Amino acid sequence: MSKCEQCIVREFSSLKALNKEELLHLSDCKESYTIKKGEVIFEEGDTINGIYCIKDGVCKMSKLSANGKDHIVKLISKGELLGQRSIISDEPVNLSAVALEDMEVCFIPKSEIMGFFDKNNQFSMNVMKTICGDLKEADLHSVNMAQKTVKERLAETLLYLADTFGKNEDNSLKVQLSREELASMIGTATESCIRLLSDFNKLGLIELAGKKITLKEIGKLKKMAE
Amino acid sequence: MSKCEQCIVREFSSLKALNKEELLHLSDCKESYTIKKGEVIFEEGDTINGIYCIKDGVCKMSKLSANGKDHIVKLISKGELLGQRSIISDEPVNLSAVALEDMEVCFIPKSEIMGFFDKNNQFSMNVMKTICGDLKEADLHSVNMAQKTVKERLAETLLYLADTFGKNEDNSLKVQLSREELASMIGTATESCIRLLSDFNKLGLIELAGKKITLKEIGKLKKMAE
DNA sequence: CTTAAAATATGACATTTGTCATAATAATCA
DNA sequence: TGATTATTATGACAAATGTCATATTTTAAG
Repeated sequence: MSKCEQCIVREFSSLKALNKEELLHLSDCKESYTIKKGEVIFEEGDTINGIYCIKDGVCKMSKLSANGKDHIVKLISKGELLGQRSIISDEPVNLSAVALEDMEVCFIPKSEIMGFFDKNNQFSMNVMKTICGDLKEADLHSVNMAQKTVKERLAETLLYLADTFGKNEDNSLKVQLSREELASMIGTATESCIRLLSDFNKLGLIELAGKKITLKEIGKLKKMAE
Repeated sequence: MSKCEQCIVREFSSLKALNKEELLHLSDCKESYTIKKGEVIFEEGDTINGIYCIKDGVCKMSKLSANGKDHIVKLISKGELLGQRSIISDEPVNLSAVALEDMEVCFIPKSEIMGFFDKNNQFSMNVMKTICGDLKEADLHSVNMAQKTVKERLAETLLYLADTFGKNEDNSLKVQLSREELASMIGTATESCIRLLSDFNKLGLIELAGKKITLKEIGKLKKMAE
């Protein structure tokens, strides 16, 4: 079993507040998992008994809407914690988590987390700050959904993907989303998404090669996203 | 100066975790304000040095979008705290707060709040739970914005207003929003909102009398909101 | 009470977006 | 490899929504 004390990823999350003793204890009670692309970590409505620390890989957090369509609310990657809201609220999770690529995660039992909340004030503050950041993001997100056009949202999302998850050596976006997934992120029909990508391609803003998307005109895309 | 110990509103917020001593101290350092309808409590980007406890009245929390339109993200009323996110993140507020009716609020300085975080674990947990609830709401909200039609969002919003803020003796909605404000809540053009209200009226789902809106067919509205 | 200004309402039309059909391409598996 | 399936792409059209113009009503100001 790997040691949390030596895990670099820890430094990027609220867990950075833990001291040596706490980390040793954590190493003993956490469990490591490998999750294959496409596998479900948990589903909307599930009761989870701890949180997941993402060591590697990206997953999508989605919610089923009333019309039966899946909507991707956000993407989560290396260094982030999954399921905090559910544990704190003591409620089932409200979003599903599905791996977009092969992942490495550690599961930390709820009891352990609650112990940290009790004894480590800095940890609590870190978690609070993270959730506050999420809330700010979420509010901004709903304003964008409500006020921006599909085209603007697509441009914005492409830029977000490049900024947050980076690019391959050939400059194409690292996270590979299907057109359907991309559409479900920006909140539109798959066909509309495909059509707009084609338009962007024809305008020279992006380059399409199979599933690969390369941003060519960042400046113009930024202008387009307003 | 009124005493926090005797303030009923306190019981509905995270402040319910405070003990007698803390409440006495709070009474001494808080400030009470009256805010008239239409007045601004704070504006997006402002740095606030504490949080507001809403004793009475309702305010709208809005955000200016890139196209210059104001989008109302949520309404806040009696018993809720305003500005927690900003204080915890140590950032300017990301939403503006404007009174929809005459309000009574108390301002609690940041230093006082930080002290509670330090010494009162239950208070911290309460705040965390509240913010987690807000986050869940916000995620649901953006899915609705992305996936539901304007008609569905209008029906949903009317039901929300009735449920959350209640009705007058004549059964009309208690919070009075202008058509423009209602449109900015559901994320549509004012004319579209007016048109749909007219449609609902003609269908007998609601009744319009000036600014007053009365819900007549709750069941049908629920079905419409999906 | 009268007048000016603001809010609400409605029509006409343009634009955006969704839906269904179908073709082309890519991925998967026997 | 060839066949099968899933994904991506595009056209044609319908439906939803936004925009602009203009009434009509309500509210506020003098």
